[in-house]
Amino acid sequence: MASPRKPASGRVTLSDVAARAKVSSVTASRVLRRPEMVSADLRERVNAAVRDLAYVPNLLASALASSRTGRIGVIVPSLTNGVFNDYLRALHDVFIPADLQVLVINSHYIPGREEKAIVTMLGQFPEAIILAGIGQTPLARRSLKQAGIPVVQTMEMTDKPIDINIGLSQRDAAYAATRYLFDLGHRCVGHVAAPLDSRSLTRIEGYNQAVAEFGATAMIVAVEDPSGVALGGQLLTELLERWPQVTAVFCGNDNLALGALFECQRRGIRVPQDLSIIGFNDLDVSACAHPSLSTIATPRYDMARLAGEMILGIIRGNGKRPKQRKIDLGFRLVVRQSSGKPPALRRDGT
Amino acid sequence: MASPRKPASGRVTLSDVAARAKVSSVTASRVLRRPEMVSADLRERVNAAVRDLAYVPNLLASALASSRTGRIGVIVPSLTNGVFNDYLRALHDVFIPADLQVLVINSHYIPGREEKAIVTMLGQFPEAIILAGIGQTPLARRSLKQAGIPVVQTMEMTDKPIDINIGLSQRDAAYAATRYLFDLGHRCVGHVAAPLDSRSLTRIEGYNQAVAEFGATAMIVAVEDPSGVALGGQLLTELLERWPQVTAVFCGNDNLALGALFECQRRGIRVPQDLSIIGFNDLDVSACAHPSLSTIATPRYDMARLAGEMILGIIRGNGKRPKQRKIDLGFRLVVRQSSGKPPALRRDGT
DNA sequence: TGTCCAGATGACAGCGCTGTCAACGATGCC
DNA sequence: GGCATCGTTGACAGCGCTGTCATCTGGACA
Repeated sequence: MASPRKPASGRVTLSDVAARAKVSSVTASRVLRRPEMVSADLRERVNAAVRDLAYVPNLLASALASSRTGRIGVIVPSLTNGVFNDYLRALHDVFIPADLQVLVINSHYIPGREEKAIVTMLGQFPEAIILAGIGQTPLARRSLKQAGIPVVQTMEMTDKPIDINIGLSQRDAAYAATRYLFDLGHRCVGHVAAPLDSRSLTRIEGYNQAVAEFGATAMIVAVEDPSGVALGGQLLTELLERWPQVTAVFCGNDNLALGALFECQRRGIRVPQDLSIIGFNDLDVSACAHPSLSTIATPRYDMARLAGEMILGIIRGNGKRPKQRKIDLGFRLVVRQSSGKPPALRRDGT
Repeated sequence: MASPRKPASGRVTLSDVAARAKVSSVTASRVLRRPEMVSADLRERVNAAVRDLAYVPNLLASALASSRTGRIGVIVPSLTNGVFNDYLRALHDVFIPADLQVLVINSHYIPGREEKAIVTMLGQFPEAIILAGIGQTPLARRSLKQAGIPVVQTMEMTDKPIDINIGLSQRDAAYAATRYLFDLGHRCVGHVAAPLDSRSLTRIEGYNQAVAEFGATAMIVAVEDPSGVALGGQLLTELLERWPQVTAVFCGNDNLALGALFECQRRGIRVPQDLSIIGFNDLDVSACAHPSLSTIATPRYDMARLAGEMILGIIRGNGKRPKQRKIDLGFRLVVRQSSGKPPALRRDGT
């Protein structure tokens, strides 16, 4: 006969299993978590009860009692950017084999949304948090520090990391891209950027630095809107309207660059003969576009993998942080077909 | 003076907040959940304490106590497909204002991975689950039914929905795309597809149906690999090697179509004069490519929004399901520049 | 002035599970 | 045969929060 007790939630609980197996609920719990501690006899009885009742453990209760959730929190500003493709793949590659669940929240590049996302995430008690960027609000920083879990800031470098910082200098990378165009002989180098998140702004700084060094004029079109291929075309149009003398464009990301390329094709502007284009990130599509897009390759996969491995090390090592808490993974200038000398320096008339 | 009690987890709890605000923890809880029940005076004191202590609510405990997790589980086969961009955006648009958290798991188009994802998701006690596709395993179907929560299958239509089904006929849409090409006068219409998930296979059926109707030969290149722009170029190359007579290609998705377009540009094949291309989904990029890509527009945003709204209705309505449990949202043929008559039927020699 | 009521607040008891430690019997040793 | 020891098992007490009910306050009303 079933126990007269009415289960509050209607769901099968561990004590239902224990009752059916005629053991204590502690023993039932142990069969599920550390079966080697229980005798074969009881183990089999409990397992049978689990099967009979189709018991599903309540992870909420388990996490609350053990204060171990087995979750890694990841907050990214976009899921569809392409950049975060490799990034999330790397995190899965590291954490899934380690039996940790990856929880992703998308902050949509909306200022303030990240703070909310961080609070929500912390409420889930993840065992570590991985963030894109370094522009967290003071309150978010404090909450993160207070949580006492490993926190990794990625994608950018900062002098005051919350905990651990693995990234690259967006400023240096943008400087390198812009300088490369000047070195080719261009004197009127434009820049298009969107959205205006912290990384984008830092890239603008890098662009400005190169422009200043070459005594040139900054020609920037930047909007808050989320980036996209269509936007790339619009921004290029605007750039050419304001500064028709432009012979090269540094696009804040590869999607914008692709959109700019399409716009050129539409207008009969030859790339790179009439206009050089360089993107940023080196997405899949950049290599196979026609002409293929020059760009800055960023180590997204390695960055995320390293972040994951460091977190694993900390969790396994009882919370001890590594000495090296700030790692710059650098970037790589990838020269393809979309960039070349400015028209004035071409001899072959192409 | 801090209380002598050592918090077990080291984390700020609701009772810490309550102590600081000199109220009971119940009142503190109410300030956060139903502030209108608390006087303005106490409310302000509690809010101040929350700020001062950077309190982060423990959602685990909250969910355990209230048996409401406030979570909606979403399982998608890809985050980077572009298709799921609008899809997830719609879900966020619906659920975030309703104060429900959207939990996304990516099954990576890997067979069997979805089942695992479903089980993991159910262990989190979501209040509803939204799935992409209808190809769930028998075990997954059983677990989903047992959970007793709203389950919405999207993207495809099925005769035996687990619970609710909102989608479109992939078969009809693929048939329409292929038939459109035949109607233009093409007789050798190829098809490239990847990866070979359930939707892709259904689209192949639709393609085959149109091919059979026109008494033509099926010319298909399909691979298991995840879709991508680069892959589109490879598949087109393979298609043209095996069937050089092809004058039109139906690509299983817009990324493949874009890759095919680039490959044509690389080889000097004029689109659409020498080869017509039609894609599937109508991603952002398709409209601004040059030439712009003809495609099938799928109602991804509306589909997800409707799914979300129905779930909200069910949750709010005490679990009562609507009468209409199967909704076909249809599709739209979008004709742009990448498709036209076959070379043989062109008079202007273009 | 006394009574009643409504709103505001607090005390208490769990939600389902796990960490801890005590209790138990069986074994091995002297 | 008595004692220490080990491997098993169970009782208990929370984890941090919320539902429920009891309590309290200040006014409105008679």
